[in-house]
Amino acid sequence: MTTLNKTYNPQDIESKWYSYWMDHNYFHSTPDDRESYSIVIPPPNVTGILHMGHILNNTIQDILIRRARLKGKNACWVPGTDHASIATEAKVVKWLREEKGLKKSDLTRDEFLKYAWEWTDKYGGIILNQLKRLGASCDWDRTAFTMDDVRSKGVIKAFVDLYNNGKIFRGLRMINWDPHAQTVLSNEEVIYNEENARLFKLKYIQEDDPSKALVISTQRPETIMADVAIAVHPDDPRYQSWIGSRVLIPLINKPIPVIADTYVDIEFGTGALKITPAHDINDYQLGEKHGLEVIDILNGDGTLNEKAIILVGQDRFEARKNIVKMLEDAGLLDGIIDYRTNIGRSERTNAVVEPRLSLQWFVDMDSLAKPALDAVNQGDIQFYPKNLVNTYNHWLENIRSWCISRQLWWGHRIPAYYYGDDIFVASSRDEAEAMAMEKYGEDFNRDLLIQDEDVLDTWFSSWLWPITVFDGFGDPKEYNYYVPTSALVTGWDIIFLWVARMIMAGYEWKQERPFADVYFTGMVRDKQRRKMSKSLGNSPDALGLIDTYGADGVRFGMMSSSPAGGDLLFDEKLCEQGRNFCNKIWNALRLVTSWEVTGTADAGIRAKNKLAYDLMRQKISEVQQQTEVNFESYRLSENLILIYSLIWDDFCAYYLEMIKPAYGSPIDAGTLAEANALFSDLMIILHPFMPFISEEVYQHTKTAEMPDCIVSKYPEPVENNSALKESFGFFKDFVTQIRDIRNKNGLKQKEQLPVYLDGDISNFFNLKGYRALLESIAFVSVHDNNDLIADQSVSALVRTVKVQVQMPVKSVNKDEAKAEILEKIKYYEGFVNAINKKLENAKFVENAPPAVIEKERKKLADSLSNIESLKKELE
RNA sequence: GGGAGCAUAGCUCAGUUGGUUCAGAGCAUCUGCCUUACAAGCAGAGGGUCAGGGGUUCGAAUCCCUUUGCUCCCA
Repeated sequence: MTTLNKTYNPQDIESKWYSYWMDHNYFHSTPDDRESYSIVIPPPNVTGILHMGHILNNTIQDILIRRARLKGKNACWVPGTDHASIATEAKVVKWLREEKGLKKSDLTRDEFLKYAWEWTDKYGGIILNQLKRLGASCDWDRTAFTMDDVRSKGVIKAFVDLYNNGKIFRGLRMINWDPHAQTVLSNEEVIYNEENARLFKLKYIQEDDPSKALVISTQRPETIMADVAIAVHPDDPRYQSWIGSRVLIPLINKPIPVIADTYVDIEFGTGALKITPAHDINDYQLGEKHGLEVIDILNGDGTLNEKAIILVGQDRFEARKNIVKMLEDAGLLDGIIDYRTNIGRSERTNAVVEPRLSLQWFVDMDSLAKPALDAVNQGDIQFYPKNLVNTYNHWLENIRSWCISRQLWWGHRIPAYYYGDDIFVASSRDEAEAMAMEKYGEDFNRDLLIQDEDVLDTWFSSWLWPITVFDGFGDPKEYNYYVPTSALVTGWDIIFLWVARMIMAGYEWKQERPFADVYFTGMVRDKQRRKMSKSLGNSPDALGLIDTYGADGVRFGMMSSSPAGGDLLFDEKLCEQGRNFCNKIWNALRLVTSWEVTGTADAGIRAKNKLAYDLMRQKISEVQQQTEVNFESYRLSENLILIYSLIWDDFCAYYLEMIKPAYGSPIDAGTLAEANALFSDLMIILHPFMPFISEEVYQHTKTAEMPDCIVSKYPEPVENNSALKESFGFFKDFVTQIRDIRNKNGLKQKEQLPVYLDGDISNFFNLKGYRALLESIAFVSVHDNNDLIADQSVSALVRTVKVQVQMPVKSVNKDEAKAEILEKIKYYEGFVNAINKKLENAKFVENAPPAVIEKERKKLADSLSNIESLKKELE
């Protein structure tokens, strides 16, 4: 017997078991002859700190991994981080400025990288340590980083391979430019959202006749200096006479032609469109079609350059403000209209993205898409929830080239070396030199061979993650054992950025799927369905939550309401519920450990407790079967609720109450052993969801020879005994009815009451075994003969058996009881009517399966018998 | 503009091939309990024309059509 705190305190217990597991190397995996179960973590940014999305995502992965371990598989969860080019470079620049007083522009590339690594070494591991607080059972020996040696080699190899296969090219394209980060972005890194904007109506004076002006609408008046034409619809009657003439760009008075193109929407704005090829993708295409010039008036940082003639040096938004004023003063502004439009912003810096013509590296995705499409549509890779397959297909069927170069220093430098107009792509400078040497022989001048200054998109390393974390380009043994990985758990928001591309990479280099299942989590939102974000300040402090509710409590809160793909409306109350659940389990442990044990056992009590044990075993097996089915389709929250109810309702509310000895009495050793065995098994079943408390409690209830909870095996299911299960359900109905009668009559829960069961009980259970259970849990004495005082008893119907309870005094409200009975009779009569109608319907009898008809007949018979006994009661 | 999806209790969601006693859970609500494991608790109860309309069927929350409202993705 031990003394335990009255309430559960997670802090000490959680850190104790995490260290214990680590000390025993339980998270570590090496290939052996067991079946593998592997997961690669979606690598969080090195700049990241734990937020709600990470908690959700990593709790799910931990559940899957711990469950696999309990199923005897060789479970391996590979952790790691991602170098996040843009975000990290920005962080490092800020850090250099604030902590070291250095500007990026004052440093050489090598100097900058030295600092960047210093920063990464210092702060990059924070998030991984935070995951430990959550209980994440990652194989930390395998911790990978997208820029470490093995991963970097993989990235360079991938680039070289694709280049040699003609799947990578360098080209001048209209791209998305992030003026804050001063780099190109891929299409997937631009987030479009509706925002308030203004449409400015500007007057373009006709060159030949200054009395005439053509009015155009634009959202970007600061770009007029880059205009090369005005376009109108050829069928627009308003502008027929204008086509072919020239108008003057306001303020700079540069003449440009008015052209006709069906692209122009007559309805939109004034029906006249300014063409600015350098700063709009549609204008660019139109310009190309009409052979127009491209005038780029913006610098990389979003300021206007000297080609703008006016407002040079001003930021684009500042310039917009100023030019509007200038136009107004010149009398060339014809009005401003407020409207809503989609604005693209950088995923990383939130800067408004600038379309820009630029020379960049691209991956030609067409040939990569095909196998990836097939894999998912043929079911080699399963998505949960399934409906994301549609989104996936749509993207892959309309795939565009992937822009992979970034104008940054932090990342994998593109392995392309330029020598005049020649490009040599090689995995090292030496190799590139050798290639150039071969081509140019003696004339080759080393100093003129220059490596591309840019780095690769971070996703260009992430898409190789399942391959490179197992050193798939180097060590076939590890790779072949763990890949395809078992499941990928990630948010649906990166289905294109990451998931689809990993599938492509898997087939491109390994001709196989990188993972079997993909579980897409929803987004964590607040109660008002708003996405959690720093700017809204609606995201709770993740570590603070763990401090308050314990990791188990937070895990419960996250998981108890989190269907695959569906958004999770986070509410701290859910964590509170989790904490309360821990407390409940803890107190059950206190109860079980508080009993004094005796070697001798009363035969009656022993029989009763054995029955309780058998019932509990049945229930556990049943829930295990259900959870098994649910796990197949990743219904994790359903499973958690099932287990919650199994422990709280079946084990605590029923089993423990049934075996609980009278106060102060000891418990027999056999019963206690059974209780401990059940408790231990329940903790194993709970373990994947709430690892800490389950390990702690299990350590108190297990026998000496049992292994630690984390490395146990799931309990073997007992043989299904449906008769026993059914009888237990019936038994519970009795208990509830008796309790209800107590409640309605204001009686204490533990006041002994005489009851008599009237009807054919044997249909439902053998009274012998249950009698003692009923008496102990419902605090009644079951009479064999109806010797109750008739006008002092209250009755209720459980299926077709009448349970009569004798009240201690005559204060029974007969009228109320009578009304209730009449109500019930009415209900059953209506029911009988409905069934009769059904059975009289020839088509029903002909068409319905026999089992259904049989059930209807049974319902009819039961209802008739119920009406019978209810009527008797009224007499 | 193209596509996908959703609508079930006050809230969040289950409801698997149409068929157990007129639809389930958690939370919330109400009632009664400070009962010697637990008030972070115990015992009960109430609450739904399954968005509206139409159809198929012996039988529809479930299948089809339609109206309305909402969400998301892509352009």
